[in-house]
Amino acid sequence: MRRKLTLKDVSRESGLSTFTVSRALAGAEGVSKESREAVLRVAEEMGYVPNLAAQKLRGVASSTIAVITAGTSNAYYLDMMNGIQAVAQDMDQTVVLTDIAIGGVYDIGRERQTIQRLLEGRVGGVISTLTLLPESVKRLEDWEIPIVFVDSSPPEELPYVPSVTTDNYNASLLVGAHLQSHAFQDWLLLVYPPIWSSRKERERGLRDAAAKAGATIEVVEAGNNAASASKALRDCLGRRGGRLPDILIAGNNPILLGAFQVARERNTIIPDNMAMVCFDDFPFAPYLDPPVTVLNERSEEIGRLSAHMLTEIMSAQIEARKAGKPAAPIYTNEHQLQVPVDLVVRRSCGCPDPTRSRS
Amino acid sequence: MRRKLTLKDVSRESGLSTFTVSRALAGAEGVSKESREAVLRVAEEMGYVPNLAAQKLRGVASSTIAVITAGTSNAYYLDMMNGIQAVAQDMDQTVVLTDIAIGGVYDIGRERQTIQRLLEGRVGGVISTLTLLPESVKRLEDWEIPIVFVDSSPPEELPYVPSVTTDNYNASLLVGAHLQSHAFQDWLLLVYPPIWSSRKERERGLRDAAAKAGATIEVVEAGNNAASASKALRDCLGRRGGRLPDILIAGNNPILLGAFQVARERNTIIPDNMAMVCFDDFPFAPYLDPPVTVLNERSEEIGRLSAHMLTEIMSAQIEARKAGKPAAPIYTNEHQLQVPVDLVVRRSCGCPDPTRSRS
DNA sequence: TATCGGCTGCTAAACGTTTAGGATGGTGCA
DNA sequence: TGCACCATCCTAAACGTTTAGCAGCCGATA
Repeated sequence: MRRKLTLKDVSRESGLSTFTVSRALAGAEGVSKESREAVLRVAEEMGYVPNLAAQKLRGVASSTIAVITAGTSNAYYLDMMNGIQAVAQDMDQTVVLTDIAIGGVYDIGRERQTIQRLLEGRVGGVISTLTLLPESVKRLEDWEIPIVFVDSSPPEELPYVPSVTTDNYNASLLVGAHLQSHAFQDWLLLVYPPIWSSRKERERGLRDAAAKAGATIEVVEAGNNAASASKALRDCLGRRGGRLPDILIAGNNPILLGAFQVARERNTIIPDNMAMVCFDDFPFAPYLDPPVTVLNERSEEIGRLSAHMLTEIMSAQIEARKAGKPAAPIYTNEHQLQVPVDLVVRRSCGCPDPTRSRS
Repeated sequence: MRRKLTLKDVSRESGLSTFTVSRALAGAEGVSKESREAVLRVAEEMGYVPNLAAQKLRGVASSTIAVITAGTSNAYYLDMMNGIQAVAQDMDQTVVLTDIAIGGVYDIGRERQTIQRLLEGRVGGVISTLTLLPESVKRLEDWEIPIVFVDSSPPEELPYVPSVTTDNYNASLLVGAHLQSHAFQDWLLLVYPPIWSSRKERERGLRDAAAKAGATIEVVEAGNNAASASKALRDCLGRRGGRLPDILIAGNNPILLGAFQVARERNTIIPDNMAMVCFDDFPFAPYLDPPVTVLNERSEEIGRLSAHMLTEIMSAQIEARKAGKPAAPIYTNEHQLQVPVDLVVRRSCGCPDPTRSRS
């Protein structure tokens, strides 16, 4: 391997001081055009690659943002990540991906450990896809590292912390109204645990909607994955003596999958024997049997918005630091974003499919 | 913010030298039990957090591995990432995720830039989901950074570079044989570009299989996403005067989606008017209309295997470095892994669905 | 000519770790 | 007692950058 080159090597080779080389490479001022060009040429020729660790140590602002997830195999994360990546690229930020689940289930020890890791790495900012412990958020605050929650809310004790969420309450009201129009009386919500805080709003909205519709609603909690969902549903139907609800509302995608599994086992015909709707649209939803009615959460947009918000906070912070100001991240109430949701009606709720004439 | 604490602070507070503190925190020897405990206690009390940048600068082995993707919204990446994450966690490695696509399509400039970034960050190892430029791989070699390709092969010029792939050629033979049993004569392969090198083996296998079956096969290339796939298919059917093939083979998931879109537009009934099979299983495949026959690539396993392989190479490297040996990564022929694939027969190929009696 | 200001570029210190090389004191042994 | 040896711990020098502080030079001005 050719020896690793340092600034000093470029300095020696170009006959200019490390100061000049550093400024030239950084594109900063205080260097004449000729010197700059000379430096760039020499650096290029020698194959010099700067050392980020040294820069960081010296106090250059961190350019990595961490995304915290908890291991669900939910397709909508893909879109969200795409959104985040897209703006991270534009902003010249590196994305580190962390998973605070062990074997697919959230683990509190893993959360602590992960936060510790991120502090050690002095990340520039954090995006979390689920509500974290207050303790975790406070540690980040201590270190002046901004965080934004995406598709989840901050811990209740710290309501001022930024978040980008879908308007889950109104979304639920929206489904609720639609279910009312079908005159369903017996609703069943099959849903993931409340660490993913969207759960709470979704449940609340549906309960209110059910009350308004004069319907009953049963809420069944499962783990955030298909296997757990199908088990929970099987148990629930067992308790009900096999009586199907009029409508099954799946809290998200993996849970819908679990429900489909159970439906197939029992040869349940959807929507004739039991209708279904689901939170979060996904690419294959229109092609399922039957096509499923869905609340379309704009996950890519949410991802983009959150990354955008985060990088803005980070930039403001860097400006402040330059000006010698205190550099804690500044959160305003513009940092609480809600994006609306639309109901995409397909056949699983009992409506005729608008996009296809059934053979 | 409470002032940032350094080793020196812990040293002062505990009355022990930085040497001792460092060794104690690292769990290394040369420190008495009492000193160690004292150090740990004080560090804990003060809320000391080590600075990774400083460690790295000093030459501590990097503990981050980078995953390179090119922005496709393909659900199977999720599982692969889960596999990678799982072993990364075990090995105490941080995962950084990079996307060398711009707006969803591969970009060569972005590839170069990304490699540069990774070098600057002195990552410990790289996993790539697509074939990179020889130039990129060579740069990593220069810097003694190991790389393993997953679900893709190394550039042809560098065949010794590790990879974990599915046995795509035999997989294609497998589908081919099944298609032959259906006596399909007119095959159409709709497929993504060859940067994702699995494309080549898949195509080769199918061509061989078609020849053997005495069938004709047309290969249509699309971009690696649904929109592009449906456009390509529409164009192709146009060229064919609307004549459908007996069987459409979708190169992967997003492409299958594109095909479904076209089928719906034209009211094509699958498998009656045209049969379909697809590479890569996905959770909802059994519940589509019709359930789709699929080659089940074990993406989670592939992810795990690749991460495992990479971390092993990295460990060997660290050992070597400790022993004062040259520390270039060592690649053997055990680092070329192929995992088998199974054919999951459902209804879209024209078979009766084994798991469901059609109403 | 003397003075001044504006560029440009230098030297050297600092960032927070790890570790080579050495000092210290205690123990075992002859 | 004197000596060798060991475990423990210390001092100080790196690692590769950035940047405060200063110095030299040039041309403009009085």
